[in-house]
Amino acid sequence: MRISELAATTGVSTPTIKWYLRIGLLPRGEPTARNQADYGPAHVHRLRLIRALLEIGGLSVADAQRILAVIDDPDVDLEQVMRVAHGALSGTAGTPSALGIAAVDAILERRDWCVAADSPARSELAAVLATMVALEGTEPAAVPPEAVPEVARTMAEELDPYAAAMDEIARNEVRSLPDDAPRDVIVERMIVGTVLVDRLLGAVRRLAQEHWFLEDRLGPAGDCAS
Amino acid sequence: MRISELAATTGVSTPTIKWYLRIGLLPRGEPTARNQADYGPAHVHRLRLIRALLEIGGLSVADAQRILAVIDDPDVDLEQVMRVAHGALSGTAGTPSALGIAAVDAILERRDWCVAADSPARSELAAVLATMVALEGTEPAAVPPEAVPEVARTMAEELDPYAAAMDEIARNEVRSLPDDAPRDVIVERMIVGTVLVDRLLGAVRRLAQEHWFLEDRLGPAGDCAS
DNA sequence: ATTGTCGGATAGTACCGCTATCTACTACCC
DNA sequence: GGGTAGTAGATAGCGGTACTATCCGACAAT
Repeated sequence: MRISELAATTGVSTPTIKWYLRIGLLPRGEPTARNQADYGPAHVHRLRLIRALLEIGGLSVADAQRILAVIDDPDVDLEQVMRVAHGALSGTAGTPSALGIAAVDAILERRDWCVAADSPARSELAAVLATMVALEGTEPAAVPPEAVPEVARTMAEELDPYAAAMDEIARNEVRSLPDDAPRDVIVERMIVGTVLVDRLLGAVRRLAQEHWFLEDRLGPAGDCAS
Repeated sequence: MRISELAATTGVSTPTIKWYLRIGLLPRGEPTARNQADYGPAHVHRLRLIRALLEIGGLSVADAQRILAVIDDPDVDLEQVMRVAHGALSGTAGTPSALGIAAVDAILERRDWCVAADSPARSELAAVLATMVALEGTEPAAVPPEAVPEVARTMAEELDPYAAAMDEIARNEVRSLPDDAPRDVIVERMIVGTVLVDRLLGAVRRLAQEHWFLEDRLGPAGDCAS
C-alpha cells in the first residue's frame, strides 16, 4: 500500500500523513525504492488511532506522541501507561488551593481509594473543586485553616453520588481488561478506555441531562411526542 | 475598584482583562472619568467564571462568548442555555456513520430517553461510538445495512452500565436545580453543572481507575500501604 | 509640578496543526 | 522508450487562537 492509498482509506490527506511521519507520530513504511515505501494494515490502524486521539479525544499532537511512545515501548509497564493517558486528559493545573486538596483527600478517604500523591487526576480535581467553590462565592483561600477539614468533608459527602457512580464504572472497566492478551492489545484498550470513554461518558451524560431536563419542564407527557 | 485591583484580585493580567473588555467577554466598568472606570464584585465574579470556562472547562474564547451571551440575555430560555453549553462541550463532529447514529438511537430507546434530533451530544456520541468500532477492527461503513440494527442493539446493551450511571446522575442534577431562584442563578448553575462537572466527573473517574487498577495488580494489600 | 497609573487602541508574538511547494526519482501505460 | 502521474523527503509558509507589548493622551496623588 502506498501513501496515497493510505490517505484514501483513512481520510487523512497525504501531506498530513507525511507530516506525521516526519514528527514520528506514524512509523515509516517499508522502503521499496528510493522514492517508494510500503504501508500495511498496521499503519492504517495506527493512523486511525492517532485521529481518534486528536479528533475525538481532543488531545494535542504532543500528548498523542507521548501516548504512542509508551504504546510502542514494551518496557513501559501498564501503570505508566495509565499515568501517561491520565496526564494527557488532565489539564495543566496551576497551584491548587489547600481546600481543593483537602476535598480530594476527603473523597479518597470516604471511598477508601488509594491513589498516588502525584497523580494528574488529583491536582486536576483539586483545581476543579476550588474553582467551583470560588464560583459559589467563597474564596477557597479565605476559608480559615481550621475549618478546611470540615468543609472538605462536607464537599466529599455532596460529591459522593458522583464518586459512587465512577467507582462502579471504573471497577468494571478494570475487571474487563483482558489479562492474557498481548501487551499491545491491553495497552491500546487502556488508552481507548481512558481517552475515548471520557468523551463517551460526557456525551451520554449530556443526553441524559437533556432528557430529564425536558421531562422536568414539560412534564412526563408521552415519550418523545412533542 | 480599578483595573489593576481587578487584576490583582483575580490573578488575570491587566492586558488580558483589557483584551476581554475589548472583545466583549467582560462588560466594561462604570466610567468615572475619561480614563478611569469602576469595577465591582460582579466583574470579579464574571472574570472568575470566564477563567473557569477557559482553564478548567477547556473552552475556546468563542465558546465562552456564546455562553456568556446567553447568560446575559434574559430572553433566552433555559433549554437554549443547555443547548449552548452542550454545544460548547461537544466537539465539531464530522459525518457520523449510520452505525454510530443507530447505536445512539438504540441507547436512547433502551433508556427511554427523549432527546432532540439535532442535539450536539447525539452527533458527538455517534462519532465516538463509530470511532471505537473502527478501532476494534471493523469499519463502521463495512457493516451490512441489514446488520446495523442488531449490532447497534448489542452496543447499547454493552454501554448500558454507562447509560444507567449517567441517568442517575443527570436526574439528580436536574432535580437539584433551584426552581424559585432568579434566572441568573439558575443559568449559571446550569453552565457550571454542565461544563465544570464534566471535568469533575472525568477526574473522579480517573482517580477510581487508578485505585482499582492498583488494587487489581498489587492485590488488596492494606489500603495505601505501598 | 512631577510621577505613576489609567483607559483605550494598535500592532506584534508564540504556538499549534497543518499545507504548499520544491527536487529528485520511479512506476506505469501506451 | 517516451510521457505522465505519482512518491519520498524536506523546507518554508499559512491561518487561527490567545494573548502581550507598546503607545498615547488623560488624569490622580503627592
